Amino acid sequence: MEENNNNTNNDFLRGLSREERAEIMKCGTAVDLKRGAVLFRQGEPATRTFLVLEGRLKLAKLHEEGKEFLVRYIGPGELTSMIAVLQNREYPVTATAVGATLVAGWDRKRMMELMSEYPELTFNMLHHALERLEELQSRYLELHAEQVEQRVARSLLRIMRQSGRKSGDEIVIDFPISRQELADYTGTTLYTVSRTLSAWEKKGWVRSQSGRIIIVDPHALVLFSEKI
Amino acid sequence: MEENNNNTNNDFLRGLSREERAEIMKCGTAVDLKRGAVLFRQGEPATRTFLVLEGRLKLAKLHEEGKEFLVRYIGPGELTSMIAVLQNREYPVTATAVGATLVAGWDRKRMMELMSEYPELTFNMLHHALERLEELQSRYLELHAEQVEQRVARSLLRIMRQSGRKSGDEIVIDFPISRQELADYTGTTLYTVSRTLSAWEKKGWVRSQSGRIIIVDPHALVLFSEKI
DNA sequence: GTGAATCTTTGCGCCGGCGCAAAGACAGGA
DNA sequence: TCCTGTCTTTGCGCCGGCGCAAAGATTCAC
Repeated sequence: MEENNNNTNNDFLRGLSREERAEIMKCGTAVDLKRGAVLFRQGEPATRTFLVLEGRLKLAKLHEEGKEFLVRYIGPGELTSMIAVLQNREYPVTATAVGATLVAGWDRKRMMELMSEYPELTFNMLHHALERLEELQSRYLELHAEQVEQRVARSLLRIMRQSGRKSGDEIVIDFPISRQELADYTGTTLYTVSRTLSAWEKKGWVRSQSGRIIIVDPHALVLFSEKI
Repeated sequence: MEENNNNTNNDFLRGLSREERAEIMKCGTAVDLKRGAVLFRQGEPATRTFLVLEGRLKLAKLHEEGKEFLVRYIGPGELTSMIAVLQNREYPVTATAVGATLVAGWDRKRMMELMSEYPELTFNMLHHALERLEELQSRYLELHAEQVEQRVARSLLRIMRQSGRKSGDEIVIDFPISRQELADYTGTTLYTVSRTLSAWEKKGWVRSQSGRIIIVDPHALVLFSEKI
């Protein structure tokens, strides 16, 4: 199947020697976040770029009056708020710690210096940005072209690939996601997600356990998500 | 109002001297496209990155069986298919010339050399990719949170800002966009777009003329697109 | 200028999925 | 242990907007 959790520290720092990595990390400020803590909020002036070291951040974008779009979950080795480096702008999303999370932050000036000293950094950032762009384009297309249930399946699979952990035959998404969050990720409502997961639970495709979602039959889900 | 057509050659080559620009351009291959010609097709192996010099490209992503997502129109100074540089992948979209269009192309190897010789290039590409990411995130959110008519308004305004030309009090989108294309851009159907534009035409907000859309009252459209 | 091909408009019926409401399940605190 | 707050499930009704169909408008080739 897919590789799980293999973003181990090589996204942003790929291609750099151990010494260079140490040098870069030394310039950063560590930030420790408790479960649910907000690292930055959409609309605040963007001053720092962050790298996740341990744990997981949830990036979400708000719409006027309520609705929310869950952009993605990011884990160790992934960078967020690159926009802060390039121009004086506002954070485009809100970043919340899913569990206890450790991040490193660099301010604009420092990051600019690092980027000109280590061109690999810029390159890695570009690489990452392009991957995300591709993913978002696909999600946009799916949002318009596919039925909700199919999209819920794709969402679960995406999250599973990024943050799944094998446990016997099953795959556990080992942080709690509420129905509401899955709905915000998929672009639907918590009611629809609930109904969908209930149906799949009856079919034996997934299981819920203490707030965590367990994918019992990934293959069935993949087939379902790709059926035309 | 917004600036129109001011992407004049400074997106990708920003921060470089006239000589450096000339040097970079010399390495590229010019490609001349007639109206409707396809520069590259989604799914083909991505070998070259292109810069639009004159005219306009339409970037669209296909879904199995019919549906299409019009990602964006790009004009002079804008780069497409950066993905080709970074990894051996497939083109994620299809690029079609809207009118007669002139582009410059660089292959992977050449572009890599240029990027390490002129770090500004990588930086400019990153900048551009991040802007597009932000825009797409907003569009995704809108697609789920807003009513169709509102989204059609936003689409028209976006295209207007990127490719509008003032003509008296009105703003002309000076290349032909069909109802189908506007629907693909917005994430709806040509029927709905047609109905919506008809209604706005009666209100005197827009006008259609020989395949071109003319925005008569941009302010009304802006208000409508932002109403909660 | 005429005919063919393409694009646009509009009437009409239907349905996916949204969202209220109310009940049920679960977790955490004292 | 019970109580309180939060999350989840499910029944039910409603409606935005999709999509067929057919007519009308416009463009293009020759």
